[in-house]
Amino acid sequence: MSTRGNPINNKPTIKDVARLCGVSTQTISRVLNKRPDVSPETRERVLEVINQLGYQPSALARSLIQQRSYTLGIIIAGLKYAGISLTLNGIAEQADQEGYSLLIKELPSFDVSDVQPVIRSLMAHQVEAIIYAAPECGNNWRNVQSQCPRPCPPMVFLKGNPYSDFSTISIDNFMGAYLATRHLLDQGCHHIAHISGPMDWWEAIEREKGWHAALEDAKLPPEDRQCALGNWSSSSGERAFYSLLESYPEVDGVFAGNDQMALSVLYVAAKKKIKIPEQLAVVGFDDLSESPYYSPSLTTIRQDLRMLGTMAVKKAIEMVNEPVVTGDSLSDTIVIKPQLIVRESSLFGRTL
Amino acid sequence: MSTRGNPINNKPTIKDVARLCGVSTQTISRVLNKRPDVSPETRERVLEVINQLGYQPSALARSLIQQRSYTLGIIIAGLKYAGISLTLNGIAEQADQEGYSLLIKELPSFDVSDVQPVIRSLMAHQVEAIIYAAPECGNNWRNVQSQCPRPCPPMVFLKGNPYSDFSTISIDNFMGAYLATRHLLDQGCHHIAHISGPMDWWEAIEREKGWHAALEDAKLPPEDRQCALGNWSSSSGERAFYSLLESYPEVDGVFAGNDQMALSVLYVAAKKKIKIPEQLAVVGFDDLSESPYYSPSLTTIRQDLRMLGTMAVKKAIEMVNEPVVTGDSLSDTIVIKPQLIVRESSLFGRTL
DNA sequence: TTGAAAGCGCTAACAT
DNA sequence: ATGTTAGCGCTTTCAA
Repeated sequence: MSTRGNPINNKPTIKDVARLCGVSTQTISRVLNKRPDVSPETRERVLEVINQLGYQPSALARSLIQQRSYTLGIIIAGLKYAGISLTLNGIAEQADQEGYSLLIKELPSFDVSDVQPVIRSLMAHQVEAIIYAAPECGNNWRNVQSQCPRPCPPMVFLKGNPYSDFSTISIDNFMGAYLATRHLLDQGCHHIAHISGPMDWWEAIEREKGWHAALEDAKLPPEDRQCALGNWSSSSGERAFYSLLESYPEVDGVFAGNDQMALSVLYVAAKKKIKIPEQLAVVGFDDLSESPYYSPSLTTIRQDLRMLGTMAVKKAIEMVNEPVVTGDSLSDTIVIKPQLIVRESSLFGRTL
Repeated sequence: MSTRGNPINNKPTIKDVARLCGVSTQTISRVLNKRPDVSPETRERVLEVINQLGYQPSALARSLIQQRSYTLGIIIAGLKYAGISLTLNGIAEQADQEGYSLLIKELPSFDVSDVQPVIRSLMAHQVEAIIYAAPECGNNWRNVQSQCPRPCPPMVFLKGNPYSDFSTISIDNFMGAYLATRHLLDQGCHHIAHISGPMDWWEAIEREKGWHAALEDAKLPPEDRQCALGNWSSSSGERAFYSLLESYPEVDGVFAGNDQMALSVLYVAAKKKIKIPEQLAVVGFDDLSESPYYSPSLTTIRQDLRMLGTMAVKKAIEMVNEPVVTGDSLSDTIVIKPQLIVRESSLFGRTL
C-alpha cells in the first residue's frame, strides 16, 4: 500500500502541494523561487497550502538538480583544546548570515596523513568549498593538497604559512612573538626564555622565530638552553618551566607559546616563591577569556580567532562565486595582526 | 555543448563509470553497495575504472532515493564559552565512527524564541535525527518542542531537566553541587556562600538547589545574602564575590557555579590577601583543563562533557533505527554522575 | 500565466 | 550475473 499523498504519515512533497492546489508542480516551484510569472491569486493559494501542510522543500533534491548545495565543508582538529571553538563560532555565524549550511568533520589528530576519506565524504555531499581549519603542522597541509581528488572544490586554509599558491588566512605569529619579547625587554628583562609549542607546528616555529629575532635585534642572541619545549598543554608547560629553571637559572622573563603554558609558569612560580613580575615577568599568547583573572593577571598576545572564522567563510564563498581563476590572485593570502595586551604578570613595580 | 562524459571538466557520475566499463549503471551500483551478485571479473574491472576516474558516488542522490541521509543535525549555542566544544568533540568522534555526517547550526543565543528556521533547515537536509545541545534555559526546550513541524525527526536534548516525555541526557548538577558543598562542610567550613549562574538556566538552578540542600542537611540553612548571581563569566564572578564579601563577610567557603567564576574568587582573594584555603576554601564546577594550574589549584566538580556527546550520538542513532515507538521508554532519560576533584583550594592545612 | 517532458545521480523492483 | 524501467523531489526548457 502506498502512503503517497498522505500528508499525515509522510513529509509532504511538492507534488502534494500541487495536487491540493490543483496546479502543476512547476507552478509551486515558481512560487517557491519567487518567480514573477505567477498570478497573484495562484501564488496566494499556493502559499496558503504550503503553510497549512508545513511543506518544506527538500534541500537535497534542489542541490541535486541545481548542482549547488549551499553547503560548506569544515575540517577541524583538536576541539578539546581552546581556540578552535572561537573560530567555529565565527564560521557558523557568517555561514548562517550568508545562507550556507555547515558540514563539519573533526580529524582524530592534527597531523593526519590520510585525509582522503574526509575530503571525499565532504565532496560526496557536494560542498561548494572546504575550509581546512586545522593549523599547519608536519605535512598536513601538503598532504591535503596532494590527496585532494580533482576536480576539487575551492579550499581555504587557516593558521599556517601564507603560501602564495593557495588561499590562506593566518595570524602573524612572528609579529606577536616579537611584540611579546620586545615588551619583556622594554620592561628591563635581560634573560628572556621561551617555552615553545611542538616544533613541527608552523605556529610554534613562528613564535620561536619572533622571540629569537627580538632578542637578536636587542643584541642578546639566545642560546639553546633558553628555550624549552612544550606541547601547548599546561602540564607540558609546567615540565618545560622546571627544566628552564635548571638550564637557565638567571631567567628573568618568560615568553610562553600560549596562555595555558604561561599559566603553569605562574603556578610553579607561586610554589617556588618566585615573585611575578618582580623577579620574573611572564607573557603568554592567545588571550584566553580567563587570562585577565590568573594570579597575577596575564600579559599576552591577543589573536582574533573569531574573525579568522568570519573571514574564512567570506573568502570561501567569494571563491565559489568567482569566475574560473587562472593563477590565484595574491589577495588570496590574508594575514591578521595580533595585539599585545599588557597586564600584571609583566609590569615591574608599576601599576596598570 | 554538453560536457557530459568528459571526466576532465566534470565530476564523473555512475554513468561515466558504466560507459567506460561497458556495463549498465545497475552493475556499478551493485559493486558500490558490495552486493554479492556480480561476477568477480566485472567487479574488478569496475573497481579499477572507479579508481582511475576518482569516482565518488553522490551522497545527495543516494540520500534522495534511499530516503536516508546518514546525517545528524546538531544545534549548539555559546561556542565562545568553554564546554560545548568538548561535547562537540564527543559527538564528532562518535558520528564519524558510525558513518554519520554532521550538519551543525549555532544559535545566536542560548534562549532563542524562534528556532523554526533552524529546525526547518536541518529537516530540509533530511537529517535523520537532531541533537539539541544547547542547555535548557528559559523556555528554549519547550519552544523547540512546540515549534518543531511534524513529522519531526527524533530529537535528543542535552543538559537540562530529565523530562520523561522525550529523550534527554544530562549531568546530575544537583548531586555535583551537593558533593561540592558537603566537601566544604567536611573541611570545616561553616559559612558557605554560593556564586550561581543565571537563574533561568536549569543547570544554575540545580546547582543552587544542591548547595541549598547540603546546607540544610547540615542544619545550616542558607540565607539569601549567602548567594550571589553571576552569568558564568569570570568578570561576573568577580563582581559576585565582591558583593558576597559585603553581604556575608563571615564567609569561609565558596561554591562557585563554574570554574571561571571560581577563578575570579581566587583572583580577588589574592588581591585582598585572603588566604586560600586557610581563610577561604573554594570549589568550582566543570574541571577545565587549566584548573589544576590555577593558584592555588582548584577543587572542582568534573563532568564528562565529551561522553555526553558520545552518548547523544549513540542515542540518536538508536532512535533512528528503533521501530516506531508508541510511548517513549523510560530509558530515554540518561543522567550522568559528576565527580568531586579535590585540589589545594579547599584543603585546610593538609597536603594532597 | 501555466503545463508537459526531461533529467540531476542514484537505487529498488522486476525482468532476463 | 546483468539489464531495463521507474522514480526519489525538485528545476529547467520548451510549448501552449
